[in-house]
Amino acid sequence: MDTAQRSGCPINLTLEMLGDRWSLIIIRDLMFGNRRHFRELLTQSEEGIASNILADRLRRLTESGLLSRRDDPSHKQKGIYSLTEPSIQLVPLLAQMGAWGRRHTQASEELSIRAELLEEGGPAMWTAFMEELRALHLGAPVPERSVFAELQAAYLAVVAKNARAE
Amino acid sequence: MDTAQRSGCPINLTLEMLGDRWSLIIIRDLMFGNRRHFRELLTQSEEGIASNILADRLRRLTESGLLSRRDDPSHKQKGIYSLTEPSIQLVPLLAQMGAWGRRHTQASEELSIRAELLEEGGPAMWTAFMEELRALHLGAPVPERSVFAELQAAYLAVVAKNARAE
DNA sequence: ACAACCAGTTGCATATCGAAATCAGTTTTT
DNA sequence: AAAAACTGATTTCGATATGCAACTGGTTGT
Repeated sequence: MDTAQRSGCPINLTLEMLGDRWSLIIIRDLMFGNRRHFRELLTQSEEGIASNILADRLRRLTESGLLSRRDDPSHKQKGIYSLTEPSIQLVPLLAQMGAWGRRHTQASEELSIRAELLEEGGPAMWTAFMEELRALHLGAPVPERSVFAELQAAYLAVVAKNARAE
Repeated sequence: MDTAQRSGCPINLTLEMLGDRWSLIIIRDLMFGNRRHFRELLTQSEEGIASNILADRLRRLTESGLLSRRDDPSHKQKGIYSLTEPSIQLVPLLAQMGAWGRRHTQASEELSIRAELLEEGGPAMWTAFMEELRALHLGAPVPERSVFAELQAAYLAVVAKNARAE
C-alpha cells in the first residue's frame, strides 16, 4: 500500500490515502470538534471507533503527513494531535461531502446544520475556516472571524430548539 | 450496514455509502471515462479492479440509488450502467478530490490535467458538466457546451506532448 | 497509598476484500 | 454446425480489516 500505487490518478491516490470508513471521521472530529487527544477522539464521537482502529489510523495518518503529534506538556502520556497543512486543505472536500450527504442521505437536522452553513458560506467561509485551523493547529496568527464559533453556535441553537420542541 | 447507521452526520453517512477504495473509482470511470458496460469498467481502468469486486460494487451502488442499470438491446447479457441524479451531483466532490490529490499526492501529469481544468473552471464548469452528464445518462436535452470534450481534448494534448518529449 | 485517568496493545472471532479460476449463456467467426 | 470469443457475473480461498474486550505500563490527583 505504501509503494505500490494502483495508478497516478489524483482521485485514486486520494482514495488510497483516505478511502476507508474511519480516516475522514477522525479528521472531521479534529477539524470540527476540536478533539485533540486520543481519549477525546475515542469517546466523544458518535460513531464509536474502536481503540485499536483509532490507534492504527492515527499512526497511518501521521505517517502520511495528514496529522502531526506532539507531547502534551501537562501530561507526560498525552499526545496532542494536530491537523497539518494538507489536512487543513481538506476543508473544501469535507464541505462538499457534507453538502452531498445532507441532500442524499437521511442526515439528522442537528448534525446537518454545520454542513448547511458551510455550503451557504461557500469558498469565502472555507478559506476563513482554514485560516482559523492554521491558528488552532499550526500556531498561525488568530484571525478575526471564527467560523468554528459560528458553526458551534448554530449547532447549539438547533439542539436547543429541538430540545424545546420535544 | 443497511439499517444500522453509525450516526446521522452527513459526512459519516456519505462515508458509509462511498467510503471504500472502489466505489468512487467506478463512478469516476462512468463519469469521466464514459464507461457504461461491465467489461469496459473491468478492463479499461488503470487500477485493475477484480471482477467480483466490480460486480459487488455495481450491485451496491445500484441498490443505493447511485447507479441504474438497463439492458443493452444489442446484446441480451449486456447491461448499460448509468449515473443517476445523486451520483451526478458528486461532480463537485470529485472535483475537490482531484484538486486535493493533485496538490498533495504524486499524481501523474497526464491524469492530473482533468483535475486541473475542473479546478480552474470552478462551479460554472461543474454545473455545465452536470448538465452534460444528465444528457448522457438521463436523457436530458444535450447542452451546447461539452465539458467532457474539453477534458478529453486537454488529456489527449498532454499525452501527445509527453509522447513527443520522450 | 490509592483510585482514576491516559494512550495505547494484545488476543481472538468475525466480516470483508481481493486475485485467479471458473461458469453458463450469447454472439461472432469459421 | 462447430468452435472461438465475449458477456456479466460467481466460486474458491487466502489475506486483510474490523470489532470487542481485556489488559499493559505508566501518570495524575487526592
